[in-house]
Amino acid sequence: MARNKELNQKIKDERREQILSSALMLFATKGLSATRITDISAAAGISQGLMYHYCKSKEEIFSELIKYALDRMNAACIELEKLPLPPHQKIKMAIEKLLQGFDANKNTSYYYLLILQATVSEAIPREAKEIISQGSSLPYEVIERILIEGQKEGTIKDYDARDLSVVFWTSIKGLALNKAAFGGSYKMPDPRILAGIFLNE
Amino acid sequence: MARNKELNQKIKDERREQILSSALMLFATKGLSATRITDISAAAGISQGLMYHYCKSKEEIFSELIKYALDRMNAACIELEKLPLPPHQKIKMAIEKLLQGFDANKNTSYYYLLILQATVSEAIPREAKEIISQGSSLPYEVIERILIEGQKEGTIKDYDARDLSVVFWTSIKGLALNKAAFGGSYKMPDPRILAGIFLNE
DNA sequence: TCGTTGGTTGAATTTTTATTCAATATAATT
DNA sequence: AATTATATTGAATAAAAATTCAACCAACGA
Repeated sequence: MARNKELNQKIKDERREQILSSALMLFATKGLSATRITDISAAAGISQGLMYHYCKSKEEIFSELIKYALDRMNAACIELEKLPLPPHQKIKMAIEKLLQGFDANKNTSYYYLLILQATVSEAIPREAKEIISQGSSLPYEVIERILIEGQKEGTIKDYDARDLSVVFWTSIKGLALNKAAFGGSYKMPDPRILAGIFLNE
Repeated sequence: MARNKELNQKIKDERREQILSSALMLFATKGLSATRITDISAAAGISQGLMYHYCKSKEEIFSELIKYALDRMNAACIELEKLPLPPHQKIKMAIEKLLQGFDANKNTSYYYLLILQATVSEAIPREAKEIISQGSSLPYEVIERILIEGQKEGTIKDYDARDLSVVFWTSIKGLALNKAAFGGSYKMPDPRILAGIFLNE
């Protein structure tokens, strides 16, 4: 026998974590295509050869990051919908939490950039495209449902709910972009500005 | 002598136009790095060798497109500011014109995508970065000034004008992204939704 | 201490992409 | 028709990036 299984597993998990974390930052700031395999290995502090011990290609890493980002986003949306709050409070809280998230953690806006790339670009692996085309509609649907409920109660403005949901997410994504582009020097706007798009009074 | 100068110039202009137009579409949908020189030549219907007769590199084309996009955007903003209209009407009109523009012409959203790439990505040529860092603040400033004027008149909501201007442009850019991603199947939301972010009543 | 397992490296190779260039096509001028 | 300047091509070459692999190292058990 050699090393015990646990240590090996620990090493593997650590390396994979380093690789994914470095790749996230690089994919978000340079794009998938411009990120070289050696960029990732250098950022992760390992040799290029070792990259192939841990993953098939950068495309595989990209797909894994996309899947993770969508899963977290969808889970958060499901949680939001379940909360025992009136619809207009859910919207207010969602906006506040999202903006706080961007300020608190760079990775949050990086994940949004990844999803944006995967949505817009035709130069991403088929697998990532499929993950996106299956898993990216839930957030729109959840917000739309909450808005419709609020409209019934009269607390949400009476525009087409689908339009409102699109404006909700496009505004959020736009802010994520700003955060990723200008980083520390950019502070999020007052969340009440966004809330005012949806709320009556 | 051979061919007359005019015809040669006309051929040159035509080719350059074909190249720029193909490159715009490809850069927007695939990104600068994932777009090969042969992708551009194929889309433009010429051989790869001829590309080098008309441009030094794809980076040069990218920079030229960025410069053109910024110039047009800045010119439109200056025109807007000059219009003999009250501030809140200028905001309303700007939103309507921008959304109509996205629906009317694919290239419009492509140009926004290019500017987005140049702003966010670190994998673009230094020249393009410089063009962007110099020329991309005017739209924010113009909208901010119009909003401040409107606030004095009481027609614009009383949030921080800088924040409002950022929300204005992030929302617009988000919608451009949607248009580029979903193309024909996506219709712009009611412009009054966006106008309501800024206007009192 | 030695042997074994599996992590790790970096140079060698293959593949992809960019770039050059000698040869050819075109059309106006003489 | 011959001349000439320039547009155009595609194969040859160069450069960059991805991928493989033989050799090496580190930790553990015997």
